[in-house]
Amino acid sequence: MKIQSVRGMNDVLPADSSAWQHVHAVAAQVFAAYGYGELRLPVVERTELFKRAVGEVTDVVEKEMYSFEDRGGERLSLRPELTAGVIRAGIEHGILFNQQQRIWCTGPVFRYERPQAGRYRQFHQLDVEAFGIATPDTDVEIIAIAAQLWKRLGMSGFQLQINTLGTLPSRAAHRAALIDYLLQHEAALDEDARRRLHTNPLRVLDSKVPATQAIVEGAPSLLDYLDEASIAHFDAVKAGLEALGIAYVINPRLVRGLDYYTHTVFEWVTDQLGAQGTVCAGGRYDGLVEQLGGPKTTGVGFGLGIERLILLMAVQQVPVVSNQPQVYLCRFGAEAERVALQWSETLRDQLPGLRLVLNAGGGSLKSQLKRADGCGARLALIIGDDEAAAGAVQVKSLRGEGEAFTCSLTELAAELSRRLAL
RNA sequence: GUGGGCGUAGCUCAGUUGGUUAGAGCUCUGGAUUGUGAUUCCAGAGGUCGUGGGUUCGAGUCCCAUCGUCCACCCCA
Repeated sequence: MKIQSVRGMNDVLPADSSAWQHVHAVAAQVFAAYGYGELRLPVVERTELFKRAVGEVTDVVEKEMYSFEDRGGERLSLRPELTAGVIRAGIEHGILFNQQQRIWCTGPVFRYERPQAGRYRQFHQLDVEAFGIATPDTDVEIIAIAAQLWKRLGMSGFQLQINTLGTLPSRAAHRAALIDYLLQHEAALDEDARRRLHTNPLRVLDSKVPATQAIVEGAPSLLDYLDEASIAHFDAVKAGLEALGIAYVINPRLVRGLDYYTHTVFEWVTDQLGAQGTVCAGGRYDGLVEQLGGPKTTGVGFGLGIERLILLMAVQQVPVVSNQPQVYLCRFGAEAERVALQWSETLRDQLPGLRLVLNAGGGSLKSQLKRADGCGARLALIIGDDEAAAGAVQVKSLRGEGEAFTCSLTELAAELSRRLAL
């Protein structure tokens, strides 16, 4: 019986990992460019944390969490998202008290769902959060960070959708009115809508069932329940985006699936990934820190799905920084093999950026050159006993960049540095 | 959780109405006068046909189950 990976949990092979490394490198640079510091968190938290943060009646908590009891009887879960852990750590270490914090975080998250294009049971997120700043300029900053990331990765074709849920009181008032309205028409609703009516009534607005849709038409609109502060906040966010030249679309049906959002919510959506088109999504969650037992502290942030981002990069054929070998060192003959071994280390000492593969496992020169070609190297270095005796090496281009020539070992580092722009 | 498509060599796939030792291309290894790749030619290696049952004289082919995978619903990143 062959042991396979767990369903929906994928390996990233060496041939594909350069895209991951590229994304992480660019993201870390972008986040630092805005003054965000990286927070590293455990993958496992107490189940209670997610029940309180994400919402006990959400799909994520109700049926998608990997929960278990450890040997000491603790109720634990693999994290289904990153924000809850960020806040837990922030409260625990006292960095959310009466101050501003700009934080980012990355790593695997887990949801027990049916795998599909762009949806996996273990997937990876990049998370950016700003705490302690209630003003809408931070909503704009968070959105701008994502836009900057697209720019630096060379990606395009996103649509930015935004909406507002208003302050907690206005949101609560609308929610109550909405439930009230839907209850009056409960008999005409489909089964899904009736179930969600109590758990997540905003989701009913999203229904695609015609009969339900008809009822939704007449439902109380959140816009009518927004107080002045909510409207002013949203207007300021829109003005900020316009000042930065970031195009957006207002989607009144945009409702985040997690319970904690207030005011601004947004999604970066693409139509190039099939059904799972949301690559990055987030919003403001002014009540969440307090809800988790912390001080009254506001927050804004987004989560970004790395797998979806990388799928989209492939679709758009975005160039990725390569980590392929640049140089392959062919060697044959006892003396030459020893010289080559020593010089491969010397070259790596002298040129820390050099990616050099030393031939191993013997083989004819012909087969060594085949390996050199196959690994993607630009140059092959050849040392036989003739070259070893002369203290030289043959430098041969594998990509049609000039004729082969002989170079003395002492000048080799300078030659490679020049040709490879190291 | 629901529905549909697909599982044959490392990869991409053929495989006739069930019928002898299951094929191709790519990759890999070796060779085409001694030490020169990517082109060409030759040879070789590599598969319990996803797994387990069943029908049959006989199953890669038909039936059932199961696992995996892909797509959609749902949900979300």
